[in-house]
Amino acid sequence: MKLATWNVNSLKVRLPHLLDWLHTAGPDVVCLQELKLEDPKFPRDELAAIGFASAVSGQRTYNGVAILARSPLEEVQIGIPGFADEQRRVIAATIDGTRVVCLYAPNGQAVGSDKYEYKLRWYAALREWLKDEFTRHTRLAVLGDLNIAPADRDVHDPKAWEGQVHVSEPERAEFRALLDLGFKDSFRLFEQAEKSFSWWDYRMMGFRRNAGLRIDFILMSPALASHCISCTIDKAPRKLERPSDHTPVVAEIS
DNA sequence: ATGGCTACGATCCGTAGA
Repeated sequence: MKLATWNVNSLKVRLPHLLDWLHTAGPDVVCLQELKLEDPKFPRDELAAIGFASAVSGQRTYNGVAILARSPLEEVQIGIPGFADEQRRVIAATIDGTRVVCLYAPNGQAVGSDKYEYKLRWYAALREWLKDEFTRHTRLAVLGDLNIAPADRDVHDPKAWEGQVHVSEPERAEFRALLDLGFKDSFRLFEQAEKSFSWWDYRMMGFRRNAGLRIDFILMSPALASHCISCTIDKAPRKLERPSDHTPVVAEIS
């Protein structure tokens, strides 16, 4: 089973890329973020025609998440239970006995800003919910744009980024708290090239200079991680015309 | 030098992303 996550930064703009990528990469489950469209505009029929069922929590202009799967999506959950939020950032479903959580974490804008405080509140609520999910599901995967670069090796220029949003200590503590629940960062289960990133700034030729961050993740419970045979970042879609600023991350479970 | 792209929804600029 191949699990993937991709922040598409507008599904309307990126749909051709997504359809091509589904064919070439052959994932079984895909978590999408930043759809930037409402549910009625989600291309449900077009995806169904190529074999993917979908669960969607869309929003106009901002946010919006979805899960695509070749098998039925059961027990669909939208949002973090008990955490009232207008912003559509969370959707979960059970697929072939695996609980899949799709996340688009808040950006945080700047350390100390209102949006930063919201990011930390969101993470506190997420942590409590996932602690609960961990007890309910043996096979649990958390995929998405977490908007945290957990270690300096996940940052192209750690000096320049020091203390900034995405790498600040309170954010990194929230990432560690997820690992402390028992999740594995599946990308780090394997040897990886140095300076492996999943996002590059559109500006200043960020991709050409490999000036990026690793902020998109596939976290796995021990039962899944022990059967994980690969986790890779697929840079191919970032090289196309009008790419998303994020690339897909793909993990395979035997 | 704090900009620099891109997408969106409002117009022909402001907001947001990371």
